[in-house]
Amino acid sequence: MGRMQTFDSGVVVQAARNLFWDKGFDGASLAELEAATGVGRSSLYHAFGSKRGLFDAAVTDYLETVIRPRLAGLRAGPRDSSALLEYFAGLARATVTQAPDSAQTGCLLVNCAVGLAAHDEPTRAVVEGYRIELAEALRHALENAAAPSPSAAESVDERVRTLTSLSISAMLMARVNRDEAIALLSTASNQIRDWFPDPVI
Amino acid sequence: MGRMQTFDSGVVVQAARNLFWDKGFDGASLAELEAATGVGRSSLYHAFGSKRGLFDAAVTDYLETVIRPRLAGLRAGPRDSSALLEYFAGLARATVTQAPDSAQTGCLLVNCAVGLAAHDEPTRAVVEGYRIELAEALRHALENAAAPSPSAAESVDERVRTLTSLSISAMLMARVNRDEAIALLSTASNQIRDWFPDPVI
DNA sequence: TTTATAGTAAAACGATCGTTCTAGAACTAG
DNA sequence: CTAGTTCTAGAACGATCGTTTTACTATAAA
Repeated sequence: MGRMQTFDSGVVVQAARNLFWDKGFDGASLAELEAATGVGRSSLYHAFGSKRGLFDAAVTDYLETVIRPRLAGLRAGPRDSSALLEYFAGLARATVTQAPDSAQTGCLLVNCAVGLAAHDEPTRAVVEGYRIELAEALRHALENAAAPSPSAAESVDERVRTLTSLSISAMLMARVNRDEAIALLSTASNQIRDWFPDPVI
Repeated sequence: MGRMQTFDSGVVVQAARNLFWDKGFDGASLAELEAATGVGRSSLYHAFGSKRGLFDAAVTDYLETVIRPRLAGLRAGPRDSSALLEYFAGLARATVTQAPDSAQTGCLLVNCAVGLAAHDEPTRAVVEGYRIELAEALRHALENAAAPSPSAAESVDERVRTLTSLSISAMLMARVNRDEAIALLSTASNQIRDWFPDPVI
């Protein structure tokens, strides 16, 4: 073989992800990525091929490290509305905890990937996949929380869309008006409590 | 005086706005702006000072030309839910009408201004102003449509946030999954019909 | 130890960015 | 007609971008 890598790919990807999260794909320059990761561009290119390759690795890490742990609670919770309430409470906690000038506010995909989605099909597919994953997890949790026959007035589809919408727009608002983002998340919680007035405590 | 301008500032701003709408601020280059407007960069700089100056003019035009005409219907409608229904129907019509590869999809502010909002306070203020304007128009229309005593189960605030959220996330989804964007808008309409089952036809 | 291979450092690359400079053309007020 | 001002065309500018090249270092297998 040859010389061994002197850096841990995992921590480098994580540092790059945090910079992309903050500045977006175009906004994060190679010089900044070198500074943020502590790794020279030669090594970055050797390991990831291109800036885009590093970005893709960062997005993959974001999905696995940030998104899916949150959705896991929706997929495997008790048979009541607590998983839904906990999901939105968790998002609100994360939003509150972030310093107002924190680098990682909102959602990486909402912040920057959406901007690329219009002219870059692979990125569009990633964002769409994220939406599907979120919607399916919410649907599962909703069906788990509902009485066997859902109220006829509103279908599960509609409820999924309402919660997906509140979740995504809260992430979008996190960088514009944090208090309003938190209010959106609490609106979701109130809506859930209104649909399922009998949560198991 | 001196030589007269050979172009109409209004149509130039409109052409620039359409390019920013499509490509975002960073994504639209001076060369592309020259091509889209048919005006040389000397003239653009003379008239608008900088790329950012042209962008600001484009955003102002967008608010006045695209956004406010839509909100006007919410502010002055009959005393029922028809203004709300028409607002979301109008958004859905616009979303359906746009060719899938149209340059002007979704909302200019959601598409690109949000990306700048994190690190540029004036842009953040513009986006926040838009949110406030939208929320207040929806609130006015909701109070116009409601029976004098709103149902205690859900406050007007919550309904405003739900509709704002559906409206914004539909604009965001327009570039990712057009069908889903339309579904979000129809969910808003269904919600309105559920709140106010007795619309005047 | 030798040899082949892989990783790192730093400079250099061409391209493109937004901006400015220079020169001249078009207009109005006097 | 002249003087003064404004607008425009186009080249040029320095900076920065992502990427590649060159030279060197460090390791693993032979």
